[in-house]
Amino acid sequence: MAHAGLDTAAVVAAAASLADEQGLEAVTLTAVAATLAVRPPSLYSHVSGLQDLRARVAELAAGELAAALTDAVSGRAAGDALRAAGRAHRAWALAHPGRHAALQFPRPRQHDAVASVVVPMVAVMRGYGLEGEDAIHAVRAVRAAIYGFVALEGGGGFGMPLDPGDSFERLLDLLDDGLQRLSRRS
Amino acid sequence: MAHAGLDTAAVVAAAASLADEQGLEAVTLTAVAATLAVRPPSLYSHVSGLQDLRARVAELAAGELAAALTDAVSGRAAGDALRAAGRAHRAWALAHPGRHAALQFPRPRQHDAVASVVVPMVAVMRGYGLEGEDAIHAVRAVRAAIYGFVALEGGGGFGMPLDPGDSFERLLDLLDDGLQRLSRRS
DNA sequence: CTCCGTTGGCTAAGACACTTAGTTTTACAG
DNA sequence: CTGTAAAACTAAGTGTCTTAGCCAACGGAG
Repeated sequence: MAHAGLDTAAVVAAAASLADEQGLEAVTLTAVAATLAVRPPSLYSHVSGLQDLRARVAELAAGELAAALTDAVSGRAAGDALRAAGRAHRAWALAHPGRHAALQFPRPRQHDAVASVVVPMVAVMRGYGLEGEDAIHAVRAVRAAIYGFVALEGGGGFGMPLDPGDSFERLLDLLDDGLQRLSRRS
Repeated sequence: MAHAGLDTAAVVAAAASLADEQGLEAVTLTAVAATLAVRPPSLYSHVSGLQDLRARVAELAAGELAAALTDAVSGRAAGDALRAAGRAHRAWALAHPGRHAALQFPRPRQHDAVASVVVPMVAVMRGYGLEGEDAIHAVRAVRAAIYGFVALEGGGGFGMPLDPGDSFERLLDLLDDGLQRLSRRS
């Protein structure tokens, strides 16, 4: 039964799907191997081990998120771009909870992954007239707010029976207001 | 060597300290037992298992964070209170990275823990004249922003060589501006 | 002071996951 | 057709969580 047609991408994809469906904790070499109808040691032909697999899932997730953000931002500017990026991030996270959770674990060589997510956000700031250090500070604030919201929402951190979608739109309004004000000051 | 003087609180405290010092991944029953000079099965007299231990660490962490926020907010209002709460949250998280990471794992019976963190933040909103649903939406926005910032910072999510402390102060300014504007509208 | 029950520790052992080593089988190139 | 390398396998070692059952120490009742 050699050559079942596996490769690294297939293994990582299976792990990411498993994470979305059963939670990040369920991503074990045994479970992933079972998904692929293969014995656990066979995965070592494509991945160095569990740590490596998790790191690759995080990398995959960062790439997908970056693509979603880049797509959302293209053709828009300032407030439109900010809202589109925020909604795209939230929608992606709600659709892929396991992948989003995987982003939380920082791993070596993640520098490129972070950069790919930051690039479209810097472009958004350009629409507000923010450049250089101001843009970086602003990107950090916006990323923190959106990421934190999605993380709290996904983790059940909102106890009150109030639509998180409404809260999120208000958060975007608040960020837009704040960035407009910064824009006017500079 | 019976009766080594353990109890549930001591076990949870040891686990929390271990999480801060060596990361949340290092919190295993074996490691905690070693810290306490006890064999792993002995921990079952005080804790139902690993899941229970982690849940209790999260509960402890939420309580400590809530206490820090409550303390920071007392005697202040509006912008002062917001900034004090934000700085207290960030300082606590930087001092206790493992406990902060433990907050990310939602567990049953965490309702009270969430509530204890939310209460002081609702008090802050009162200082801005925000009540009811407006206050809840605002608390969600502020919690998300601060929590997200601390999580990204702690996870190495900021790649650029720019002081995170400055970024955080700007985030607090942005939130304060936004809440003031909401205040004026209502 | 002694005795006994409860408590909280222990050892032993099973189940499960990760990982390494070494083997076998398959696909493809020459 | 044959040989080689890739990719799967089985077997086995290690470490962790967890359960089961045992034993010692503390503390109150007589």
